[in-house]
Amino acid sequence: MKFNQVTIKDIARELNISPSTVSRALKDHPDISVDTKKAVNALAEKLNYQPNIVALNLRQKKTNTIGVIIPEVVHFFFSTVISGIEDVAYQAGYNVILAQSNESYVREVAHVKALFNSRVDGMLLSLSRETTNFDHVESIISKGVPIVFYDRMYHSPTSSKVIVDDYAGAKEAVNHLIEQGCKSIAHLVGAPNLIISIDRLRGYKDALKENKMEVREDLILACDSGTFEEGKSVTEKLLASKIKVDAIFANNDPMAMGAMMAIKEKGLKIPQDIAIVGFSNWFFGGLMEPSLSTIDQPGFEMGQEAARLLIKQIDMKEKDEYEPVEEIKVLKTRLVIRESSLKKQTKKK
Amino acid sequence: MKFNQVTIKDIARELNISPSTVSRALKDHPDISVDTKKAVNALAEKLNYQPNIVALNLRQKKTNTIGVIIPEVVHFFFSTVISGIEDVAYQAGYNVILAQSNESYVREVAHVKALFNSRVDGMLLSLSRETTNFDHVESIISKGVPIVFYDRMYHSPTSSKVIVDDYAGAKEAVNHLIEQGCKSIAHLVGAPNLIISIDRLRGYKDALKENKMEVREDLILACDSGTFEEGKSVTEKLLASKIKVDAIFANNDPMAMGAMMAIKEKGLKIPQDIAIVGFSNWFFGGLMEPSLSTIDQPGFEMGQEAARLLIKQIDMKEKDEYEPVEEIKVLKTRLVIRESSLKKQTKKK
DNA sequence: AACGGTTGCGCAACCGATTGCAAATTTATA
DNA sequence: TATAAATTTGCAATCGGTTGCGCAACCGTT
Repeated sequence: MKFNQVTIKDIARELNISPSTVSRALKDHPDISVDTKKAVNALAEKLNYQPNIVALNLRQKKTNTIGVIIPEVVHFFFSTVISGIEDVAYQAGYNVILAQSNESYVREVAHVKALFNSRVDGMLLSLSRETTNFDHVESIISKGVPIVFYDRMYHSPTSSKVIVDDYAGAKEAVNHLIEQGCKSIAHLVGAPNLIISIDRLRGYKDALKENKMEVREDLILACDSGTFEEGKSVTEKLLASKIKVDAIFANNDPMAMGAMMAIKEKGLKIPQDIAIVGFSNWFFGGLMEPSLSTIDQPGFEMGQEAARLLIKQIDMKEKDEYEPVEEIKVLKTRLVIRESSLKKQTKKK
Repeated sequence: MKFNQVTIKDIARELNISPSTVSRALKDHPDISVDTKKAVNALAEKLNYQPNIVALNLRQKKTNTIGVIIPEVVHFFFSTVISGIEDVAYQAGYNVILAQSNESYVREVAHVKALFNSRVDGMLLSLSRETTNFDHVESIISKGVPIVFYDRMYHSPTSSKVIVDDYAGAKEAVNHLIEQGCKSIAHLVGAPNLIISIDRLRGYKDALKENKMEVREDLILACDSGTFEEGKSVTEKLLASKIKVDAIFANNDPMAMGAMMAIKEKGLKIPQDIAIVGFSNWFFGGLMEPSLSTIDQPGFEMGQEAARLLIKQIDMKEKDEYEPVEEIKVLKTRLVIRESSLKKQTKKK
């Protein structure tokens, strides 16, 4: 079975005019007579002509497509970001090609190359937790492809990023726990390569220091994968040890939830025995029992901002005004106090 | 700043040979001498030549891209499906363009058209809950674009679909509640246009009938949006009424969670007073208190199967063997019994 | 010397559009 | 009526590749 699309040539042949005339008529070029335009538009309508975008892409050296590399789609925060990207991109007439690194460096590199070869006009990138070498990124930056990092970046002087103030967010979380009277606050650190983990850890430490509390290495617990399961198992080990804790600040909500599970199974009370604050504000945190206090990260806005920034750079490139430079947009976090950290006040509302 | 990509012509010019020779040399064509091949490959390597895929797409009338229309990205089940699609697509060398309908018919139509114009090789489609007219789909089917529906489809004789056995799943859920001794089982119906909602409702009714229980209209509660909030508010109304219920089977997990919230806030016990079963097996159902019984839907596999089926059809089309026909793949569901429905047995494990 | 076969490469068309420039046609002006 | 100007339209190149076909150069054979 053959399905052939109507082209500009078909219209030209039918009307006995040249393809160039058809092309101009369709774009309402002033050179073309009203009669010809009418005839062309009528026939185009009748045949349901649709321009071949691939041909345009080739001619204009522009695909109106942005590539998005995401560590994990099945992840509340990241899917929210995608939604924000999609929102802005489609309104601006861009397609979104999605590529999942699955937190693998190798896949990330392969995807970046593939997207480059597909001639995307720009890329939105969030690094995998394995990534410590950035040659693949530098390579496409040097080729003039605009790139905007979102959430997970590295300190490159020639690329833009949209991030959240992880340091301030972490500090606020820990300050809140201190205000609630917690004395031994543990921290479940996230994947060690990620700047977000490092910044949150820094915020944790500084909050303690500023409150003249000791930063104890035995309360800083490595969780390389940052998953629910790991949060749970690490907390179990902590509770089985002789280390005393009355609060846990987790690098993200899934780990915080894992910690909650471990604590509940141990028969301890949240927040009375151990208070908990997570990071990211996953929707389900609010449904847990007790509900999980957390730091809200505006994922949708992050996606929107990143897409806007990228499209702005793509536009500049079209006008030959683009230079790869650093432009950083820092979004604010917000402490969401729920039951899991509320020791002092009785439940309000 | 100018960034020009190396083309086959650049290589040809440098070596004083023709572009066709370069092209053939790069693909190891037997007509080309070993010396020429060596020279070409060496220079291509040196200049880091990357073929322009857009040019290939035009020539070969194939984009190696599939379009995916998804009702909502920020949705555990759907994001899982995306992940499955992505997995298969990339291994087969296809890009995935993602378009979100946001449950809007208008957006769905616009996206289908846009994807068609982008000349995607095929589409994976899950209908918005508003969609009751299918002309936009029929139109592209008639133009020979392979389409595979996943999860949410309509009964079209010329398109393939990958679905879950919603009817059997619902029946199993309700049978389970009946076994647990529930006598008045309410059903929170999903978006009424969706076949999945209709099939689950049918399964609910048939399970009752087969157990010689009455199907009561006052226990069948419409929830048009199928969200957490709606599940909660509808359940609140139910509990405020004089209707007696001892179980709720919800069309999906978010609604079931909403129902749980309403029940807990009312001070009733789950499952003792009211047992609950959801549908979809969202990850967080297992973390709730009590943990939520549900029907597991294999989202990742659904995405994989849909992508495989689509790619198979695209391959057939390349060989001119494609005809739009119906091919249905039905995936099995699985009852996941957790605490929210376990009235009889004491908690095992 | 004439012929047939092989090897290696280039010309030109093609995919479906856009666009600078020239040309053809009509209209206006001297 | 001749010429200039304005109006329409088409040719051909271009984007970056692929590919059918032809052609030259060289080989060995008779």
